[in-house]
Amino acid sequence: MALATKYDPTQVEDKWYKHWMEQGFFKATPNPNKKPYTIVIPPPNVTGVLHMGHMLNNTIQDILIRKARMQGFEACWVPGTDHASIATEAKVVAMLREKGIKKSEIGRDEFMKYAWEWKEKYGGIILEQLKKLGASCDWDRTAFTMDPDYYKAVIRVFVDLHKKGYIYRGLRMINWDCEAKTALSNEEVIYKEDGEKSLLYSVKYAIKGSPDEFVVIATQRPETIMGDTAIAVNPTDERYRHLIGKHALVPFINREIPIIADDYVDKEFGTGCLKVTPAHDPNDYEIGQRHNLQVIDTIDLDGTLNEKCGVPAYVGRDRFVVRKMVVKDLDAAGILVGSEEFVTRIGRSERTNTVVEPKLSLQWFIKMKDISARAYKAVMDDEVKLHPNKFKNTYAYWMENVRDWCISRQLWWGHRIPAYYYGEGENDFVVAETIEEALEMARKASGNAALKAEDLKQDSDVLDTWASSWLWPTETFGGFADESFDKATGKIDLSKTKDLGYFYPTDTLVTAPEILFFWVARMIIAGYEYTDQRPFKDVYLTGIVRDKQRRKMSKSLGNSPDPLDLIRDFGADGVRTGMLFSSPAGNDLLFDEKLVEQGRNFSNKIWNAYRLVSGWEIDESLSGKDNEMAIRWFESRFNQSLAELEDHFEKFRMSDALMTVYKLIWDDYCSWYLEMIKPAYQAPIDRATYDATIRLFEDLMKVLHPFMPFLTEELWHAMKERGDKDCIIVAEWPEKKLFDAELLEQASWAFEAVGQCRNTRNSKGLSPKEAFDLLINTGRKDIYESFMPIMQKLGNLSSVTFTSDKVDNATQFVIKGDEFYIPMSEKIDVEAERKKMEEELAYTKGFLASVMKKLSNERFVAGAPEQVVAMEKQKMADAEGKIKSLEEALKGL
RNA sequence: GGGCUCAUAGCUCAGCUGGUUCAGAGCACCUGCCUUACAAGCAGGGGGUCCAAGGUUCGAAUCCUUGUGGGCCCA
Repeated sequence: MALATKYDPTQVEDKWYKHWMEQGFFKATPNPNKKPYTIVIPPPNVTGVLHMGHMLNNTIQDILIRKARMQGFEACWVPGTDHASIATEAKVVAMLREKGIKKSEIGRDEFMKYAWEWKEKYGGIILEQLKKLGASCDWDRTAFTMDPDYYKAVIRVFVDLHKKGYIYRGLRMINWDCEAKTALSNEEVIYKEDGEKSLLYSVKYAIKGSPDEFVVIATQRPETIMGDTAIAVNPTDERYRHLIGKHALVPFINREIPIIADDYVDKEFGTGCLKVTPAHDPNDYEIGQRHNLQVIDTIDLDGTLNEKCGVPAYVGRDRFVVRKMVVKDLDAAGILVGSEEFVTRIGRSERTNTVVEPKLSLQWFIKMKDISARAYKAVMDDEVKLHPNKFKNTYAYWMENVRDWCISRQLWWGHRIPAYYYGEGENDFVVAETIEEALEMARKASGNAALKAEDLKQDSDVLDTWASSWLWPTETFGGFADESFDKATGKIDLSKTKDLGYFYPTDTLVTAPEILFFWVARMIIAGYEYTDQRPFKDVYLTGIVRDKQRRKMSKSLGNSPDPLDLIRDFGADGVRTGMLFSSPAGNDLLFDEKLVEQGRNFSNKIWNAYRLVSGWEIDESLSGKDNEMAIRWFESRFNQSLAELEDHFEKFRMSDALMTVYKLIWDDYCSWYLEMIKPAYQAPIDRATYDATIRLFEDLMKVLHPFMPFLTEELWHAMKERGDKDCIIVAEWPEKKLFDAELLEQASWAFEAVGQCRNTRNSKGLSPKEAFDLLINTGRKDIYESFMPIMQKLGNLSSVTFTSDKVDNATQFVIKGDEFYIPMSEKIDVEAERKKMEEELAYTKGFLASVMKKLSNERFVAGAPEQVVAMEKQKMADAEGKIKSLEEALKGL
């Protein structure tokens, strides 16, 4: 035999990927004769390298797109990357630091040059890696969120939303990174799982007008004392009720602050007295809003205290240095009551690990309530379907409590906010796509016609990355280009863009649940805002890939295998199937190398099945009559499985879909079908059977192709001489046909009998080589007749015949009401046989009793549907038949 | 603290609007086989109080309530 006994993916994968690319099979262009099927990739970060999450995610997308392609859709999978503002800027800053260059020294333009260089060098790595996985993206469409057109689109949308009144600039409490000197979104703040140890200080504040009276507050941030503008107690707290309405004095500076009542205060925590510092704590800020408190911002952007703190010794010093000083000074003043250790949640910047400083800051926001109304409704009405469905609730909750979205970031890498300031006032700005437009607007707004472009200062901040990626399904098809976007109405005209009109709305989005809000929800919002249509029909949310201890796989933990190593060791097909074996929708995947091993073994199994078939000689003179039943059976089985497969796909049960194909190939085709038709060693096969076997094999390869593209392409070409264009990737998906349920039922009985024969052989320690006779006592001969040759072959039986009598000196078993005998040359162990049968009899009697109980219950017979009652009656009849047979057999022993 | 969600074999999970084959699949495990496509394999087998307690129903793994224990999201 010419073929190696083991499948070697390294010989195959690059070859076929290259071939597919050369033939342009991945390309999609609007084709009026075909329906489109579109997926836009969740753009990975340019900073990223391929990790297991991408593998799962992109495998699923590739499966969907390949299946659609074979089904005759114009299948379009748009790839691309996302500029990842913060992550990339951090990488570039780090790279520059290594070169001894400081970001602040080189200025914005110079920095951007380095950043682009970095992007060109590393930004495409992940896409190259996806090719190893077999991803059949239309690479000509590769997009990047900072491509010139895309950049323009993002700016255009900002201007449009500002015009529509959705974007505003406002003072808000944000998370501030004192080291990177930027605002952080909530997602960029991380908290250690078990909190962090900190000290809780108790401090005495004097009460105004009663020299001997004090109120003791508890704080973990004594350095913010100088920013206090109130002391709050719980209104139900008897201990402090008498103080409400009085004033306390801030230590060191003796500023008067009111003592107020607010429900927020937890009576149990600390002393039950809360100092309120609206400038430096989000909760305090809200209390401040409620009570109209003054806001005194005592900490600067770099984390040092400023002169507003009122204590010269503290000015210009870092917040943590000042904390120590304050504690010392409080102690010296005799007003430090004590300190105790406690565990608290401290937020740190994901990038710099500095403790996040809550700060009030002027930022840009999008008003979310109105703009998201349709997106909310769309998911509730299943116009956009989430899979699994349980995420609908989560989505609803988020949408109902949606908050305004802070979209500005104090960074350089990204889309620079198109706001131009012409004066010193907070509102002296205009928003425009270009500086020319801005100038014109500024002249009008300021009434100063002499204003020059140089007088305008563009906002130095950039936009949150999600504020660009939320346009992904529209802008990757050119939705915001001049010809398709109508500035007057703020809408995209789908008919004006060939690609968008054809491919949009897209079909399926595959992504991780963790970005359901950051990205998916926002895409839906933008989709409806600009096209009045959903951006996609179905959203498939994958699980998170974890290790066996359920820890999320991550580079920092070092618990993630390198996907490329896995591909090298197990083959891309093996890895793809391995990922999917244990990946029910929306549930986490506990990755184990065993899984990809199973995938590799499956590749090998198929390879060897092909080796068997490919080795057969055809003898044209042979009749294939004996194998007709086998072929008919498998065809039925195939169509039954195909129906099941389509059902799984429809419900996005990818793991089950794979398992259906897996069992169809391994169990039904290899273990049953091939064994049925396999000629004796080195004996030839007839033409009809051979052709049918190849045809069935081809169909199997087709339904397997989306899961295992490389192996199936290789075998497709091995089976027959085919032209360059005749590839399985573009072969026609098998048509769903009816199947013969009765035939399958008959087969299952025959298989059961075969299994019993093998079991008998096994339990009696007989060699599989030793053939024996089988006699069947049945009233329904027709059920077995057509499968008797198959039973004989697979059960290694010397003969299969019917009998109407007991057979002496034989071991026996019962299926339904039919008795089977295997005569034995050696003595039968009567006691063992009896025991076996008595056990079965007892079980069957018990079963019958439970059925009878139901049937004798009048309310059951009256209340249950007719069908159910009929089934119970059938069960009763079957059980009675079996009991009768068993009893008779026992008598005969 | 609020919301969502889950609990079924040693592990990971199916089990659809309660009712055939209701207790399943894959992996793992055990036994026997290097049988001529495949030991990355073949044949066979064992294994579960469906988290607990109540309730609804002729009938509950499935629906309801409570409890326990996980997970996720938001604060």
